[in-house]
Amino acid sequence: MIFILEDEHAIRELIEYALNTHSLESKGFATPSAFFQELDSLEDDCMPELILLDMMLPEQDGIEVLKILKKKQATKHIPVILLTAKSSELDKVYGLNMGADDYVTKPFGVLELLARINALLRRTKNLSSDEYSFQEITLNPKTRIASINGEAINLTFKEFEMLNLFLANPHLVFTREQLLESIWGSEFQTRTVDVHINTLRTKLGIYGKYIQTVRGVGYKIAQA
Amino acid sequence: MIFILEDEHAIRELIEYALNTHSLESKGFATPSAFFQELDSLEDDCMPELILLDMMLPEQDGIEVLKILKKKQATKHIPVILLTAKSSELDKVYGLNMGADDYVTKPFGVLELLARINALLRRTKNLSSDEYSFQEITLNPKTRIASINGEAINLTFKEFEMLNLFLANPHLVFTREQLLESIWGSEFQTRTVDVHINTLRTKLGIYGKYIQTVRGVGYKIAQA
DNA sequence: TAAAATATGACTCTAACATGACATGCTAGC
DNA sequence: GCTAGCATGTCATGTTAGAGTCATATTTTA
Repeated sequence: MIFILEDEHAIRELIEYALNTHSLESKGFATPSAFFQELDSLEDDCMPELILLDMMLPEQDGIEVLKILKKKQATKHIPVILLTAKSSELDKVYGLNMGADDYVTKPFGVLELLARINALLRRTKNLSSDEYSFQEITLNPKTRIASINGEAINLTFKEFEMLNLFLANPHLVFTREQLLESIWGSEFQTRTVDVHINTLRTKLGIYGKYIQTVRGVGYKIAQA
Repeated sequence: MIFILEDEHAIRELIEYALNTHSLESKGFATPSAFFQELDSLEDDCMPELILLDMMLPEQDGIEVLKILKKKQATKHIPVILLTAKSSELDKVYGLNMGADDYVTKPFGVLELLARINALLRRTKNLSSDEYSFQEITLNPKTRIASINGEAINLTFKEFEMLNLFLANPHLVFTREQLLESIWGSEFQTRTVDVHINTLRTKLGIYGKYIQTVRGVGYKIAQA
């Protein structure tokens, strides 16, 4: 499913038509509010695979929409292609810095757009089938299998998510608050994190040593 | 600049081509000796940003090359991606143990390789983005690692915060009151600062001399 | 309904810290 | 260049706050 946020009716219809005739499901939105309403109502595993985002929107700037998308855990990994007016070269650069994956300048050919979409889908599909690894620990978010030296280990949801976060950001220190926010979502007691860190360490056996306590700050994964 | 150590001519060329067309500068080497010769001739600040290392090499095993890279001060921090044959699971595990950051199994898609390279570059760039340094001292707030000449030193929370403040504002003098306010938060005895300054000096060894007392005022970091 | 996963508070342990006392060093004024 | 007086360095000691751990309560899943 591809989401299209584009206020101009004609262009939106054109894109939808083009995608549908190339067996890509799509859904168009004219306003950021409608767009976010739909996004928020979706389950995590029904999120769109790709978003086409117009930079010139009524209510809200496209950049703003992009910022919000990249901030939310549920949407931050969805690839985004920007649709920019030809003139605003600056928008492009800025948008790509904000975490967009590609851009197409208006007016664009339908074929070019399709090519870009397919290329990006292929790229992200490849990337997301990736495993993370740190030392003898590997983890595959797609299959949700974590293993040590190729030997699979059983992790619960929270343990897996924590390890995932650590492996995706090796050496980076996370505070308890950050961990709570990105894995638990809402506010819990910070002590909860400690307990899960320790069950994770235990399950990692001697490699639990890689999960390091940074006293006064939080935890990170790093060489022992 | 990305260095590629790969003996098979065809693969080396392929990678070089792929990188160059994606605006990544690269340089290929067929043998460890040529590779190291080039590395040794480079200034410290011209080191490659990333190394692609084949595990099956003529002269020397890829593992050996990796060991040497990780032993040398000048090269130990350069991220390494291993190129391994599909079969040799052992190499992979062993290589990751030796400090490689990622691996790609042959035969690999160019897009996958590019994605891995970009992901790793992004990660390392992100980590080092707000790293501070003063002379031979460096400090990274994101990993909370402080090091002297690349050698990590163990700092406690308060010590780290003080060094952070100094490095972020070299030559600037801080009064004890300012240090207390910005690191301790609430009111404490100013004598407390002195003690922490001295534990910090001690941990910095001979480089403790950079933390200078400004009599009647406070402390600063500056050339001895 | 049983079992697994999760959340939480109570308790322990200890590294990190704060502090006072004392030693040492610096400098202004003679 | 001497010395009083103050600023800084250092040490020993008691304290504290942060992290680990366990038992138990609660929620979710099979």
